[in-house]
Amino acid sequence: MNEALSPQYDPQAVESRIYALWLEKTGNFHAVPGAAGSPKFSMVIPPPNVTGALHLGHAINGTIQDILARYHRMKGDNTLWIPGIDHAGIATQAVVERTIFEQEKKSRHDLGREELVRRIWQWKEKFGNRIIQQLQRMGVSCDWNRTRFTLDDICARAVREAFFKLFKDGLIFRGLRLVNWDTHLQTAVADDEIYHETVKGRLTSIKYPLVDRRPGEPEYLIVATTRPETMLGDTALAVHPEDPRYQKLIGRKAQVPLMGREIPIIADGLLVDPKFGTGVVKVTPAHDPNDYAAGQRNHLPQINLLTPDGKVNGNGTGKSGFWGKSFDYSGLRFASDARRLVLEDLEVLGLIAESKPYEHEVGHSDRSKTPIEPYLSEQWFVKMGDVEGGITLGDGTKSSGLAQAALDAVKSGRVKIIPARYTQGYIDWLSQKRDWCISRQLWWGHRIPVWSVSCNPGIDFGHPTREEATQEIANKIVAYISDEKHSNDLIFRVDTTYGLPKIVFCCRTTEVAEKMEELAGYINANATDTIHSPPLEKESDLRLAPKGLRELIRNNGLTLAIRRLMQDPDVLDTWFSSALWPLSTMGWPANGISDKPEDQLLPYFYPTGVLSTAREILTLWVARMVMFGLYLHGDVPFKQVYIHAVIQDGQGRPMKKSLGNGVDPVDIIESHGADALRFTLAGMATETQDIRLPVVKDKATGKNTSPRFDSGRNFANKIWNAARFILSNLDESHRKHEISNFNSPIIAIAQSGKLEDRWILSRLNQTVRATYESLAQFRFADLCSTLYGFFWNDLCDWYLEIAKARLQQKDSSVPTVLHYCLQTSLALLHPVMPFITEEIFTRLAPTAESLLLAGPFPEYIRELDCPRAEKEMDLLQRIIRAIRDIRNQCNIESKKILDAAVLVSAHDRAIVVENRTIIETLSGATLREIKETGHRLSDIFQKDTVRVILPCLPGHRQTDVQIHVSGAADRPAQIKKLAQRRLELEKLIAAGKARMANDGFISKAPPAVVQGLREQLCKQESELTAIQQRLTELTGA
RNA sequence: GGGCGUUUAGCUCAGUUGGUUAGAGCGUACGGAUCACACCCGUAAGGUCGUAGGUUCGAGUCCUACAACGCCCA
Repeated sequence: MNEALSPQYDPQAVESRIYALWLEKTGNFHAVPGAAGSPKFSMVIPPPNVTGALHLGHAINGTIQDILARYHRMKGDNTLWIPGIDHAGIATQAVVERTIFEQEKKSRHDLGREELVRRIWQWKEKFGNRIIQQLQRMGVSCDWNRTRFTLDDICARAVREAFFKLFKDGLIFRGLRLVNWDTHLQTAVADDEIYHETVKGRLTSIKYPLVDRRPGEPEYLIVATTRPETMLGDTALAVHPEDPRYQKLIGRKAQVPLMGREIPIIADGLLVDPKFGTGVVKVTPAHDPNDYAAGQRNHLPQINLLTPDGKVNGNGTGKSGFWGKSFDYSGLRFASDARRLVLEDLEVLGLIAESKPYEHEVGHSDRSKTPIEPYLSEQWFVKMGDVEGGITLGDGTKSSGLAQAALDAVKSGRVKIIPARYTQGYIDWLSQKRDWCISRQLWWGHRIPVWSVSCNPGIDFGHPTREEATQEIANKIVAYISDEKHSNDLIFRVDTTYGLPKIVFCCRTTEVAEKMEELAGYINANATDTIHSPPLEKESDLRLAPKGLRELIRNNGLTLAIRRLMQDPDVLDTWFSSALWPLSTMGWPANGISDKPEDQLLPYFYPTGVLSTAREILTLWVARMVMFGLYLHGDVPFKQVYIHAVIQDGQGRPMKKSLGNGVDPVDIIESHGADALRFTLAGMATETQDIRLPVVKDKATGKNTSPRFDSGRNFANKIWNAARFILSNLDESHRKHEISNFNSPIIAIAQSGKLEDRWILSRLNQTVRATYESLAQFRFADLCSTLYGFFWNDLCDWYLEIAKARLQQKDSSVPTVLHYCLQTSLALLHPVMPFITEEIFTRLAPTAESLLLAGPFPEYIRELDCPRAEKEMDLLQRIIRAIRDIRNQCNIESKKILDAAVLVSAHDRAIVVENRTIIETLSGATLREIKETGHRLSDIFQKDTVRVILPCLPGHRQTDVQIHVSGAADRPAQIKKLAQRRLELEKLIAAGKARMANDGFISKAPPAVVQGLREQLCKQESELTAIQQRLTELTGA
């Protein structure tokens, strides 16, 4: 057996073979619904982006989830872990666009929508598969048969259904809002897709002429700005309402230079800081978020100056009233060329009061790295706030609004966030109930399932209003499109917010969407792009329209001017589909991903048990999943949310491509093995929010790595070698035992075996209990250090070393204990280090079919606990260490057998006598004398002796260890050490006495504490006496 | 500006409701080819727990202020 295992663990030789074995034996970790109420555990993976490879954040999260999945599976829970990948709208489109531009010098407009989307799908195929391979190399046990992609048909079905229901319930609306606009990618981007950079700019003070100036008033108001070009869109100047300098000017007017427009001077206490600059600010509601809010408060007009590609539009033209000169900035790049020209023109007009260098923060798009422009545009929103009459959740209960439902779930503890301190952030963010902008001007994503058409119906057929006539047309179109099967799959709203009435249709299914598209084809063949097109009334105009629609129009005597019937060009925010992830992966709105019974996931596996994720998406993703889970399906998507720490480099910086400080998990798997990666990462998973991982460049490979991973690799090697040793000492009959069959012989040993047997079984049993506790509390670092400590220190350093001698004497209980310890350790370690444990288990498995992965998970067995053995063993260890210390201290060669003597209490003497072999074997000494404290040792120990007095720790009696070392005793060193300890003890005793003298302590502290201190003090004093005596011997002799 | 977090050995981190002398791994020093493992074994050194106050019989732990760093939100 021994020959078959190499002395060094080789992960490369094991991992792919073991993973293939698991896939084969478990059907790709396949889980199917069981009987209602049977124990189960489910999770969904936070889907990684298709943009690139996995990083350490994915690795730590994958490790954590796999630990949970494997633990639950071994414990006997029906365990489903659904994997998948996120299409990551803007991130992926930006990466692909950039790649295409670099390689072919083509923009997305050169390619066209269809071609670009095709190219992104190609990218997805390539990188999506790579991500899955990377996850598999980490050893994760996802049900690969159920892998989802946020853009696949099952997810698309959920997206359409969710959108439809929100639309129907009036929770989706369209509005004009100031958004963060990426002028390069020409799309709105979310706040979290923006980073801020300090930019060296200038702060320019501009003079705004005061209109109808009265005597004594200034000619100009001076306003400082970093963005002078936005003045073209100013619609007010604002001052603080309590600023005495400008009290009289509130309500008056000023003129916008260059534009000639007269704008009001308003008072706004929120916008204006009277201490900053001149105390007057310009208000440009269409180009600044703060000004936008001020504009809303003060009902100011919004003048948009920007074209989608970042140039000045037609509003950038004006005529200065004072000078009669016209200015035209349209067509210039807004933040650069227009700014330069505006400044030049102002300079010429003498309207610049001051210009000085100024550093300020400018938002940049994470995707295109270009500056963000606030931009006024039409977007779709989900209404997060409370709505009149409330909303009905999926289980029929009511809530005042979507955000409130998600708030209540966490406040009531229905969803628990771990660590708990993150709960407040979740609550604060949701409490704002800010509407969620869900449209993105992109081509990669779920197309918004809305078609709209503007109508200008004649109202000469009995409809009192144009709006009602529009309703009628809409009804007819719905009637035309909906057949019996899809009668509830198309709804509409008439929107009269802007210009002509607009019918907005929302389609629930692809079938209806296809019919809509077909109808659009007919209509658009006749309609023109302009809203003022002539009414579509002649029979010839309708010749291409389907018969039903022709009938519809003719029979109702409708005439209508119709603009193109168009699907909304925008796609949904990625988080919209992500928010559905726990539902869509299980097949919602159906009960499952297919009609087959084994695919009916939703009723059995929803809600999931735990979601493990990073803190930065607690709001963007987690909150929205909770909201949609409750609203759409009536239950929270998970009961617990575990937030793992962020891995940073050695200097506390985030790992970033641009910094070149990232570590690729696959590199670590190749250099150290997957188990080492997992063990190290899990070992770092404490409750802290950041983890520092010192990064170094591997000289051989040039790749980034970290010495931290060595401990995982070393531990794997330790496990491997301990297993090699144990296996070589087990015969066939032992190896074929089922783990459960151990219990009775093991309990017998625990009750009447030797000290070391009782001790290691007790330690193991404590380890089992600690494992359960750590896992229940998500304390993965604790879990690792407990397992490491037991296996390396207790089992290998002590028990194995003691066992070696007994094995040579053919002691029959030792192999039994060793086997039990190994097998139990392997099972405990399996969730963290699945490959090596499974590999070793193949040599222990009772049948060729058994897998460690399948469990059982070790159970705590009360009968194995033995506190007495733990205490006694501790005494032996302390004596052994003392002898080893003396050997080192005196530089005695390791092979030399020493002559030792111990002086111990009467109680401890029995233990030492009984276990003298252990002490002798592990310390390399012969115990010549074992006597009670106070007795005199024989003459040989009276000179040339090194003596160690063990510190009196709580729970221990005084122990004296003496070694006879002829001629080698280093007297000065001994004296120094003893004197040091004497000083220490004197301080301790003084402090202890001071406390005992304190009445407050005696009366207020718990009696047990007082008693404990008293005993401790007593022992310290006797230790001090022993040391004094020894010092006298040494110095006096 | 508001909120949250971190600060403990050279490094990375534990330290649970305040209680007897604050722990681990790595690194360092010294010794060791011992028949599972040198990715190893043995031993040791190394900490006024960020600073200053306060509460308490008793503070790494609770409170206040300050400092440095990080994250989130405006």
